[in-house]
Amino acid sequence: MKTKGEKTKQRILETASVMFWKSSYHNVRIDKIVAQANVNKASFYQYFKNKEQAAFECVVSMSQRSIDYLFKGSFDAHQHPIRRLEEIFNRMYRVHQRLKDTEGSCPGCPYVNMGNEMATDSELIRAQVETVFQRFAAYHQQIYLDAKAQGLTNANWPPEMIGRQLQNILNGAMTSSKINNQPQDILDALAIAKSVLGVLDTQMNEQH
Amino acid sequence: MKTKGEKTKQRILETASVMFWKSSYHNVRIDKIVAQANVNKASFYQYFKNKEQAAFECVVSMSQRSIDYLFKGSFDAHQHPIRRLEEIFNRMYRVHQRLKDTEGSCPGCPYVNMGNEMATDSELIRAQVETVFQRFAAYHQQIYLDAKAQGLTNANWPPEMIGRQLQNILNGAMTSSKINNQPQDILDALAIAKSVLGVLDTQMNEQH
Amino acid sequence: MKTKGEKTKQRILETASVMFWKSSYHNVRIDKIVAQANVNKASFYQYFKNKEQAAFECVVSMSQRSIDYLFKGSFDAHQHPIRRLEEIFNRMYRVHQRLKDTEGSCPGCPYVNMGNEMATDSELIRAQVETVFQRFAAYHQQIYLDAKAQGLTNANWPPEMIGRQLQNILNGAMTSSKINNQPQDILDALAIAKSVLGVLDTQMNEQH
Amino acid sequence: MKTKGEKTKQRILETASVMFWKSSYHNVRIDKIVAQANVNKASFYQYFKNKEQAAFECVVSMSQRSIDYLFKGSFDAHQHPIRRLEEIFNRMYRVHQRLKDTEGSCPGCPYVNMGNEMATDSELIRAQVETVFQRFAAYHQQIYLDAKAQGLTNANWPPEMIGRQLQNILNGAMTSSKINNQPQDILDALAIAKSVLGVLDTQMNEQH
DNA sequence: GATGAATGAGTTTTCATTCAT
DNA sequence: TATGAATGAAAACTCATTCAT
Repeated sequence: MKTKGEKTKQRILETASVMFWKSSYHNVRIDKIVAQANVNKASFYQYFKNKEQAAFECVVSMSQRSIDYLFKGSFDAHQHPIRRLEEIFNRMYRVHQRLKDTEGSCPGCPYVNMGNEMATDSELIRAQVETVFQRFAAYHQQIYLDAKAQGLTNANWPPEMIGRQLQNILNGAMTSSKINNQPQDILDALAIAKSVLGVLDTQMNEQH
Repeated sequence: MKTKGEKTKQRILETASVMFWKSSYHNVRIDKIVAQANVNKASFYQYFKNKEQAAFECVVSMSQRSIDYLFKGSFDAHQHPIRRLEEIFNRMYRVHQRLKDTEGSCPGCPYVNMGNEMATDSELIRAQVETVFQRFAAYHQQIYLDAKAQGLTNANWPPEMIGRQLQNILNGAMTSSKINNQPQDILDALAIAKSVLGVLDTQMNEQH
Repeated sequence: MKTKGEKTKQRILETASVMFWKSSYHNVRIDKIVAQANVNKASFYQYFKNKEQAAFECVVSMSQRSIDYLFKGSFDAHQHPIRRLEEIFNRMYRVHQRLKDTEGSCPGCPYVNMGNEMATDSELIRAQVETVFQRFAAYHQQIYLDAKAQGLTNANWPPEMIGRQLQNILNGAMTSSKINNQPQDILDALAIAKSVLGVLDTQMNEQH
Repeated sequence: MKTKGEKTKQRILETASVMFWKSSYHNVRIDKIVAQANVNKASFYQYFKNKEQAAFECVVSMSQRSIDYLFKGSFDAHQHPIRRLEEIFNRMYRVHQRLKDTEGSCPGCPYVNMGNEMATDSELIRAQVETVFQRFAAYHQQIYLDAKAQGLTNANWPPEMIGRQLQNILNGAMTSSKINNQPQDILDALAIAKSVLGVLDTQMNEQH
């Protein structure tokens, strides 16, 4: 059971995370965060040393949710490794399609956004985003290893590298969907990811 | 022959472009730009309506340089399409390796940086970055078409799509090198790009 | 026997007194006082109407300790009036020497500090500091009267005035030791004080 | 001839100096300084890095004025060393008497005030105040040396020390006049200073 | 009597932008 | 065309104080 303070902090974190995601670190002012979260500004500073620290904690807490929803969710939904990969991309696609419809813009990936904006100016945030993507990459690596084990591919990548590269493909797709304001880019990248895994789209369809 | 005013504007543009690239739009203050460019602050506003417009023009002018250096440069250097692709990735790698050595950080891709930070807040900049990547993608598309024409691959991608996707792979790699502060990520992505093109690394080596 | 509440109040008072002394009224935040005193912030306001009142009470309670330690202590230690004066200055000197060694800075006189910072802005505090120094001056006056009675001096000051002026000399020395971060200034002032009393240092030594 | 900017900076400095003097460093808000000086707040920060730096420069520029008015002025007004000492104390007295009449409070010595409030928290300011008093002390030392040369005293102090101590007596008096809100304390201290110099008030009167 | 949490009003500092010459 | 100077609005961050349990 959470204390009142923990709930307040949580509320700030969730509010700020979404705001940072949909805009950018610098463009989101603390005034706006606290207004949105219905918290007094001084309370913000009781829970966070400063804006940078708050952003850092946003990355930490958001990433756990992403893992639960995106990766664990996709792994739970499917046994088949390629289905899992599809599920990951599809979930991202659906989120972006919905946000484009409701808000007009594709926000891209929160970690890519934060990392790109802050990496050269905040080592604290850069390192944390790096950590997040390492955790994400582990799921992609597992997909590859499972695909191999099940004879679904004869590709021969170093497992650690292919995990990272699949994540990079997803990241590139998120950036693309943001810059082009076009969710479809995420699905296009899925085909690329499968190809890299050595699994042809036609093969995939046959296995359905 | 340039007028004095044009040279001043050019100097601002070049200075600002580099600063935006190495840090971020919001973190670069106009004070710092004009100090670095040795220009009076009021002069800045003679040439640019505002900061956003300056950033927009940075993207425009920088992108022409990128095309000249990165794509035309690579196409000039090699006939062989895969060599061209390699050259593109290698040039990006070398730039990042040098900057990491001299400045301590990998700055990533200036258009990805600007686009990611600004896309949802400035339609002006989003649209321009989109345009830039379309121009870049055309070069990747050409590489694919050439590879096909020369029988180097039996992949069968929609040409327009593979052009965009190769650019996305490069973008993902640039983001990765920035977030991990590791230029090597760019070279790793090259292997992925080749695989997507349907050209194995081993094949490549034989063809040397 | 003190109640729990009285002990809490006492703890706040002692903590705050030291903090005010070593820094300044304005630079010491209530947050820091209560953290240091291990008291809840709301408790602070149960015992003190506000910060000014707390500072006022610090002056009151501290001054009683100073009288006990500095003046009564010195009078108890010596019969000879000049020895008493020396003891007073020596005690101040030793305190400052120790604090310089342990904390790096000479904090000066807490009443001079508080009075100087607050006199023009808080009549409450100004008047209380005035009162404190009147009580201190009485001890210096007694030293003078005793010295006269014992034929140790042929100076002829209005007793009330010389008491105040000896205190002022001590105050000037404390300020000096703080500003120069040099405890020795206190001992130098002792020679001045003796001279004002009409007691030469050489005479002093003979009387040992 | 001063530039417009230099005049603005000067105006800020003079305004702030007086405000710091009459209240305290912390109690004077930048908002109030700029309002009083009729300057935009951002202009304040064009001329001063921060509040501490502004206070530092206040001490520097004010001290030059003090030397001109208080010490050079007194030396110019009189040949006789004791008359000079009297002039110094008298000038301080008159300033305080006037301020008490017009504003209700004696502000004390600006350097003692600033030094006492800031010495333990700002080495920048502490060191500068120390320097200021060293310059002041030189004038007192000169008075002593002149008095000796003219056979006005047979006191035998180390000249450097007596200079500092006379300044400390003046400082103690200024503090006293502030805390007691009583300008007379300054004149009382003059008698002490003369006694320390080995010049009796009665002697003085005879020499008139 | 104690405490976790909240808050209004500030406080320093910054920033993009414009003015005046 | 250039520039020294100014500025309104807002940004991050703080502080003394109070509420609610």
